Amino acid sequence: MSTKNKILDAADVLFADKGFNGTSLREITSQANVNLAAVNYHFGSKKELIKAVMSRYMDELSPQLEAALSLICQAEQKPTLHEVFYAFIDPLLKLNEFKENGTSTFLQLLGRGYTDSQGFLRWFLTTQYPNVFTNFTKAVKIAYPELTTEEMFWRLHFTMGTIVFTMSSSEALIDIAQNDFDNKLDIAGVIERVIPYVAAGVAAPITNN
Amino acid sequence: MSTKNKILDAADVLFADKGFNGTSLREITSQANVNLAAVNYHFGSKKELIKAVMSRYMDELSPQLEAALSLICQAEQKPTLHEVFYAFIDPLLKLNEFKENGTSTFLQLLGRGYTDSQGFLRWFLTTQYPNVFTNFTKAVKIAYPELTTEEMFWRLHFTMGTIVFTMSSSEALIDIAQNDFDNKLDIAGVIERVIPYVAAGVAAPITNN
DNA sequence: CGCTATTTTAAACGGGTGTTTAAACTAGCT
DNA sequence: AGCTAGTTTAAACACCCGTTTAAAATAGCG
Repeated sequence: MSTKNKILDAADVLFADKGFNGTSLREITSQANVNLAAVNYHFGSKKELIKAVMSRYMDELSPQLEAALSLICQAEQKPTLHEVFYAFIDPLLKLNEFKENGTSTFLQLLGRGYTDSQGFLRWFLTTQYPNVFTNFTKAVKIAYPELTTEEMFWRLHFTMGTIVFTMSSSEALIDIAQNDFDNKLDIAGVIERVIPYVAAGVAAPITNN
Repeated sequence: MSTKNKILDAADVLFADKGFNGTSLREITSQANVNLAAVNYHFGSKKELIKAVMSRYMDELSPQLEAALSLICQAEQKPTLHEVFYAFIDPLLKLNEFKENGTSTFLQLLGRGYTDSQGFLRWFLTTQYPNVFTNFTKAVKIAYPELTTEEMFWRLHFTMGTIVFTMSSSEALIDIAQNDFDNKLDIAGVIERVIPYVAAGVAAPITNN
């Protein structure tokens, strides 16, 4: 395997686990069994490495998400919110074929990126992969037209928060759940449980206080 | 004002803004206009300072939350989920009287604590302030008895995630919202919007796939 | 093979980190 | 005033960080 890929593989596990700030290049390179300087040689800087780690997932995910969402939008039947959210599941779970534990690692990384590093990753994603966001809001708009744009803005960010936050601590939660309820559970099971929750949240009746 | 309080005041603003790992003791002490060594003299270590910052809020909040929740549980009328969640609002907003911007700062800190530092803050909160959690689940159990304990476990953690994550990035979101919808908004406004969302999520119908 | 271009390596750089030290200062009290 | 206990201070400590350097190793190719 190439040095570049060894670095990427080590980096995304460590980044997902301990955050971007919390992971040093020395941890990454020693985990990957490569020289410390290799990161700066192949990627230029730590920031560029972070982008590369995210891009590897996004380049795989983004076309599939766009396809799934545009399929929903073009169907003759108006989609339900459930359908819109379920459109995410297959592309997300396919990340597991692309890379071991790809789904949960990616979602954890997303969570890290939201809070670490003063939101530079959010800027990176929204500017480099804008179609995912616009297609998603378009689909929701069709499924629930009564929602004002502003109300939707907030509910989508709540949803983003729920997903991303849940996944970034999913390992700990799955551990607790398996202890307390001895119920075999994996990342797909967590997704199955979170979808009804966020769908109901987005579909919540509009209150005018 | 005492050195100890000057440190605490500077620390919680900086911690909320840039995370625990992202804030150095030198930033804190120069912001507070005290000597660097004062932190270790008064608190022992950075970790203990983090605990002290959180405790200042929790000691104020926890009794009020317990009172509000036990009031709900002992009412003759079965409470709705909405009521259970609204029980949080008053105590949370009272943090603003206790300290300027106390509400949003505290919620941001909570968000930081969930993701920073490998979950040591979650351990700290659940072991030092367990009543908040048990009273809350008790109240939800009364309001929505059909929910199995396991289902509730997940939905409460989803809720925790939504709230905490939203608040930890609330400043950025409020900025965006004010630009796009020129709608004056503050932290209380965000809370008003998130409550229907999480209440609907917890109240979501049970699916048996 | 011999040359070139790419990659890997060990070492150092400058700077930031949390923590500790020991001396200086400042109450408070007899 | 003189002593003591509590507090503040500047300096140093040992360590970790991301990045850079220049030499060594490797690969590809005529």
